[in-house]
Amino acid sequence: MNEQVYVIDKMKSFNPKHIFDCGQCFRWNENEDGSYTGVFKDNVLNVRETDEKIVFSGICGGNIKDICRDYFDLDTDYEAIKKVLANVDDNVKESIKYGEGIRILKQDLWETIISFIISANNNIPRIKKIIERISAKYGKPICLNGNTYYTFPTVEELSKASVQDLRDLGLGFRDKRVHDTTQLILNKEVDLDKLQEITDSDKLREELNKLPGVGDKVADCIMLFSMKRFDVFPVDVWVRRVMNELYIKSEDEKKIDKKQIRSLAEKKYGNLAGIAQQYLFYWKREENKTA
DNA sequence: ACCCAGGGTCGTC
DNA sequence: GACGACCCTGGG
Repeated sequence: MNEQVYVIDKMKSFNPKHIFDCGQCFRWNENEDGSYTGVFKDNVLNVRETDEKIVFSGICGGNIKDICRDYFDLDTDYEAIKKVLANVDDNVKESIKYGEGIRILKQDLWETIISFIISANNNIPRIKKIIERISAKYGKPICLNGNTYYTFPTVEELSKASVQDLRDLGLGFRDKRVHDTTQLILNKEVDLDKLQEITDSDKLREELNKLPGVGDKVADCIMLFSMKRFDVFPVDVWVRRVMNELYIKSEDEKKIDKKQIRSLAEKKYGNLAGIAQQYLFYWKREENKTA
């Protein structure tokens, strides 16, 4: 395989930092020159901005243009989406100003399932390290610019890992969940191809809940980040925090019912709740970093 | 040294 | 439905 290049014009709704740093993905890292490199499926890609262009380059398992348009969801009009959401209220408007270049990626379903099982009661730096170790041990190597990258393992590849193997990679109590989920998918007790056909989000969430380690929050992340279900609204500690600050104003944020937050989001943001969630999450988290 | 929190889920009461 | 426990790591 040789290196391919794809170039598009710069646009407001494409900012690499916003896209890769808003918590939806774990395998993109910034380079010294400010560009980002990441691995997804059998692709290793570099994304860099010039004065007027966005340049994608790397090793791809197929045509780089098709792969980028699909993965970065380049045919969805984010300016139109932002216009609708900004009209909801000033809070959302402010959060959009902060992360105007966010796009929701269309990531691999299998990788997203395992990644977000690992995310449970965990922090992002550690999640990223664990996923890298899994890939280095069970994935396949790909070289780009003198560096070796590893694909995220397929179901078959990861099914070779025992619970103890996973524990040794630092997964902690999530080892058994990842192992058992892998087996369920391998045996097609949960058929990933058929999941895509379920149009109703609540039904789809129920089906995902059959996988060990996949509760409501993880299921919502899977649907949003790999299946373009923009109507779901994953509620984690940060989103709970920001929704309480902006709207609910409860003394004890932990006591708020998750269903209350979700129905509030549905009422305010409708079928774009998931995208609103990303603006709010990014806003709150970045603010927290600099504080 | 100790405590707390991190993109939650699961088993038990 | 509510409560704790849970493996591990980094930061106060």
